Amino acid sequence: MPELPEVETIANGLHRHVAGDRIESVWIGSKPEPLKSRPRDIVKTLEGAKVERVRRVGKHIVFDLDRGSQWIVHLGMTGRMLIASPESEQARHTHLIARLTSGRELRFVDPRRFGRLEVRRESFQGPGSEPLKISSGDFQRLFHKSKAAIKAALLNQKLLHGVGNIYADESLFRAAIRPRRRAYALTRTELSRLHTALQEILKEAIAAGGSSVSDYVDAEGVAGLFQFQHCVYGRQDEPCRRCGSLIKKIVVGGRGTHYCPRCQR
DNA sequence: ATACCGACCTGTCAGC
DNA sequence: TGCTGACAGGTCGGTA
Repeated sequence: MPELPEVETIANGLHRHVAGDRIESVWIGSKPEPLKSRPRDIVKTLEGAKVERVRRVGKHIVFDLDRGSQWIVHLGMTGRMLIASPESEQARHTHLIARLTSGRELRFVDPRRFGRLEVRRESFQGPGSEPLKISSGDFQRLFHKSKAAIKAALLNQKLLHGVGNIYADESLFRAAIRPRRRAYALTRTELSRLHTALQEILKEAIAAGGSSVSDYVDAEGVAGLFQFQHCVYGRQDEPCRRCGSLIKKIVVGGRGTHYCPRCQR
C-alpha cells in the first residue's frame, strides 16, 4: 500500500506522538509472516526501550531507540501502524501491540501480511537512493544504463527507494513520458524533467497527507487527500485533465499502469 | 547480469 | 442471494 508520501505522513505522526515515550511491554500475535527478526529478539529489543525518533527511510518506518538499536517496519500493501488507547477495540489482523509508558499503544495491523517487522543494531540505510534528496545528475546516472521500462525502473527499490505504483504513474504523466519507454533510451532532458516531476509530486502528496485509495490512514487514523489530485492513477477510461483524451490502463512490469496516450510520448 | 513471473495473503467488487 | 474470479498501494526468489 503505502508509498513514500504515506509512510512519511505516518512516520511524522508517530514521531509527534511517541518520541520520548518508552515501550513497557510487547504482545506478538501468532502469525509468523510479518516477523523478520525472531519474536524473542523483538521483545528483548523493544521492551524497556525509549523511542528517541521516528522517521522514514524509503518505504520503511524507522524507530530510533536508545541503546543504539532500531525497530524497522515495512507496511507492505495493507499494513497500518496506529496509535491507540488500550480500551479501543482490537482490529482484526493485529499482529503486534507495544504498550507505552504514557498509557497509549502502538498497534501493527496488516490483513494481507505482506508487511515486515525487524529489529537491528546497525544503522538502517535502505536499499537505494532517497528520491527527495538525489540530485538531477545522480538521478540521470541511476537510470541511463537500465534496459528495463522506465516505469519498472522507477519501482526498483535498489535504484530509488520509496516510489511505488501511484507516484511512478503520476510522475511519468507530469514528465510526459510513456511508461514503456526503455530507461536508457530517455534523453537527458527527459530524465531531468522526470526528476523534477517526481520530486514535485512527492512533495505535493506529502502536503496532502498521502493518497487514500482504498484503506490507507495515517497513525491517527486520518485519510489522505492526494487521490483527488491524481491525473492518471485509477482514472482509466476517464478524460485526461490536460488534453481530454481517454486515460489508458496497461500492464508494465506486472503492475497496472495508467497513462495518457496523447500527452505522454 | 538482467528481467520477467509467480508466490506470498486477505478483502472487495464485478459479473454471472 | 451467493459463488467465482480478477485485482489491489509491495517484495522476493526462481527461472529464462
